[in-house]
Amino acid sequence: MKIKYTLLHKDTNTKARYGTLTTNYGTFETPIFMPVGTQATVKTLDTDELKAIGSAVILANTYHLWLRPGEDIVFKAGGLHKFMNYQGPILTDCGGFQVFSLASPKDISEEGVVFKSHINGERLFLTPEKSIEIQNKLDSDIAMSFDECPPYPVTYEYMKKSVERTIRWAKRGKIVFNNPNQSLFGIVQGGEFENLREWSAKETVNLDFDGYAIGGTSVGEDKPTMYKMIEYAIKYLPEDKPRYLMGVGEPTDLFEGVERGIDMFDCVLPTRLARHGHAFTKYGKINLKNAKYKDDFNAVDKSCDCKCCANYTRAYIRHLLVANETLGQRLLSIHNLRFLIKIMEDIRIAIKNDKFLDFKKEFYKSYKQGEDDEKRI
RNA sequence: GGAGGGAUAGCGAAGUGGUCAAACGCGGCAGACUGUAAAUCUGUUCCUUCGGGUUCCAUGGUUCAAAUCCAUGUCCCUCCA
Repeated sequence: MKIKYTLLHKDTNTKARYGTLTTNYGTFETPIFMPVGTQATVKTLDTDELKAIGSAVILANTYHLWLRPGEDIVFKAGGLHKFMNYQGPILTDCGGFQVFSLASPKDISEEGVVFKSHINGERLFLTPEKSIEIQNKLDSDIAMSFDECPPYPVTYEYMKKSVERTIRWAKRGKIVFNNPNQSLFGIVQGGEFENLREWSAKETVNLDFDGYAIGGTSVGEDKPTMYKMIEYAIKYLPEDKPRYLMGVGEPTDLFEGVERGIDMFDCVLPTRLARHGHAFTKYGKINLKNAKYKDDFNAVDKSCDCKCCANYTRAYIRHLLVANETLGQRLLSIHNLRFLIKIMEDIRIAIKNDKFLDFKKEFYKSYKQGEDDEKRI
């Protein structure tokens, strides 16, 4: 069965929207934040813990699972859900971001992309067809069309060629796509160039996908530019299909995205920051490894309902992190993910009540990006 | 009692006449991180009013110049009695 998106309410003051997305593995509400589990695991959490923090849909990655353990193993296991014991919706990224992070321009051709395996240096060739075939076998609920995620900045000429090629790749991928249980999203590129975003959006929509993603954001551009990238593209996306902003983001980015009409987000930040000792709090991001927390016996965030904040102190988490104990990373990963998931829960309630802007204002009032102000807690 | 070896920054450890305020590792203190090559990476770590000042167990000596050579002392380690 294909996914089904239902638009239930539009915010009266902004482009924010509330809806539901039904998949073979259940229905979830949007806008939503999706934890990233690249290698078929949201790092350090098991599936029970994901359920406990309210995670409704997660990501996995085509490129990583292709290399290890190999899509055939996952297929043999009965698909990704069975393989990783996750009975909820899964979206697989296509490997396009690895074009950004692992390949150089000379590795990219019309046919596909040459990768040097990050595991053993082996020469690998990923094509749009191959990416889709792998995802069909992984049997995720939502597959992503293979794209190029260009770096930032890049010349207009380069971006134009890249965007046009990504459209051709999208067509090729659609032709081989053959898993009836799976839906397929197209990806809009175009960098910061308004007309390329427009062209890319229109061309992608013409191909008729089950949902549309905006890619090529959060690759080094500043915030206003990122928000413009969304605006340039989103006005050409159909209302009756979900819109997914790839790789975003920080708490404030979620608000800015929702305000512009985004339904789905994913980001490695909550889990990566957690492993590096940083925590989101109501008052901003804090670095728990800082010496000032060594005798701070408060919860990481008093207003948070996760098990980390309910049961442990900043001093204890700091001790675990400094002693390089994995429990510290686990508890903080749970907290940071819960923090973003809770924001989205509250955002959904706010949209339904036409109070999105009020809630945004309230959140921004206390949340200072990158600032620690624990005295206010 | 005899014979060797050693003492270097918070810790471990290089350095054995000038290029040494002294490699490197750890620890400490910060910073970065947005579709995860990421439990990673970067900076910093004697004092300083940024001109400089004071260091390599201690004291004395050799030398233009000493962490480095010599003498004595203190402490530590190994082996033999």
